[in-house]
Amino acid sequence: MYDFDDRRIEKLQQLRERGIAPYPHGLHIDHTAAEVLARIGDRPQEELAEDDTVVTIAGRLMSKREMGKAGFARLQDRSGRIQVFVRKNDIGANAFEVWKKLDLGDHVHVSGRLMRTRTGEASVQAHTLRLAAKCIAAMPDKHKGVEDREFRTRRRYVDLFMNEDSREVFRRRSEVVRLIRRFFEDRDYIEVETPMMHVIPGGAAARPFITHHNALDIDLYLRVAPELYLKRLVVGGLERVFEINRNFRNEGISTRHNPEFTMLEFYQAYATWHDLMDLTEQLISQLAERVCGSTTVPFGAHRLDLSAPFRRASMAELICEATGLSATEVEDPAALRARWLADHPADVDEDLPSTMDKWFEWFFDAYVEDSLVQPTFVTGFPAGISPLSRRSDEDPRFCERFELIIAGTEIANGFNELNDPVDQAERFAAQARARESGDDEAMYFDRDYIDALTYGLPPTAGEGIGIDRLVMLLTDRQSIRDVILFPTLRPDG
RNA sequence: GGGCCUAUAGCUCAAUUGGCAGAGCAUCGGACUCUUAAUCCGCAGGUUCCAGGUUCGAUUCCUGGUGGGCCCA
Repeated sequence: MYDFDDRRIEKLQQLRERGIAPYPHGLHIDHTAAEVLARIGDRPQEELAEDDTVVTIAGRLMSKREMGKAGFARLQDRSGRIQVFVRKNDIGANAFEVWKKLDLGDHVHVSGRLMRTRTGEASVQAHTLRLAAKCIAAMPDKHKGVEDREFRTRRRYVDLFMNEDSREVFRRRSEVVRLIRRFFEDRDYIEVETPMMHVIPGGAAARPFITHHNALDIDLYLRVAPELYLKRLVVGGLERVFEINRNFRNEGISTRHNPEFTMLEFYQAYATWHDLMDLTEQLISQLAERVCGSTTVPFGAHRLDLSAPFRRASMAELICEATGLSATEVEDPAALRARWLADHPADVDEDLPSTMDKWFEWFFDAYVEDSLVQPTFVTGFPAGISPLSRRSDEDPRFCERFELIIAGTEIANGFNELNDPVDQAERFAAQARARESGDDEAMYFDRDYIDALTYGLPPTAGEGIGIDRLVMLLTDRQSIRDVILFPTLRPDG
């Protein structure tokens, strides 16, 4: 069933025989470690000796030094660490037996007075000490901690109590999400929750996970995006909605991809994609300021300047810039193909794009995306690769759409929503044809969504922001697995 | 999917050309009533990821597999 360490189990038994409960309940505390340190402040020992304040704290035993009938412990709680000074005379013979049996990793409950040691360290002088919960696992090296990436990811709880910087990542992540909620609530948005299980997966070009509902006897798809439901809500008059929730995409795993990831999506009626770019700049620069304390943040070898405004440039411009192609060549599929084959001779027999739309995607991914380190709004997306986006009135080959690239990675994607039901039906039909000819990332024809559009979606702009990737930027982590508490891993043999 | 790297004690890491598998921390026993990676004495701890192969002999070399990391698509 489970292979416990025999010696540790025996230890539990010995404790019980001495009348010491290894897993008691009903213990309370009145201070955190940080609160005790604040109470002590810089007061000298002489002053503390006259203060008869008693504090009760608890934490995980991270180090223990024994000196005969006295000793020092370092307890860690959610606020930090604090030293506890233990003397047999102070806590009594019985509690001192408990003290001697304590192992690193045990949860310990202590009451005592404030003190400062001879070397000046603020401490708690214990007068009562109890075992709060026994640790029967072997702790990692107390100095070196756990380095092994796999161990840290699989046993995230160990990573968290051993590594302060790991705790910091997830504190920041929580703060990011909290600030985002406040940001949108302040702008009169409401937070909503839409289905995670879809009858027809839609809203993004991605392969879905399939599951089955027994009572209805139908297959359901885990959502790849909430987009189509959020726009139904705008049709319903909610006008400003946002959702922060999980999306699921059945794709490879990499330092930038986890099969389930967290997305912010928001939609605002009577806003334009330009409004959303302004809003996004504000949001990201505010987050950097409040979470990192500065709009300039370190990221790997780079320093990212997240202060508004961000650069804005069209795909065509950026491709020309990166490849040296002219403004006419970049719109010519034959010229694009020739250039591609010149750079990628091995692709001569490959199934290469035939349209400018697809070529833009290929060229952008190959020549441009990685080089965009500082925040850049990329505009001028071809309509063919943007099936939910409104066409530009000036040039209907393109859409009113942008992507925000930072550190070579897509962080956000927004556009004026296509609200013409006839155009949307045609785009769905084109996607469905692509799907039939083998593109399993192409979208399905969603009749129910067209129904919604026939009632009239007001002019609306919407956007999605990848929370995990944003947190990577704000915590200087190079792998998405470092900002997701429990990322997807192969089961451990 | 392809390439490279990697797996040794609970943790962090060694092991010479292929020659008895080791250290620090943790654990276990002992000493010590102000320590700061406390100190001192002693004990114990191994399917060297798995399965094969080469060899008198494999942690080391070869083949395959599994987990993980990085890069590419």
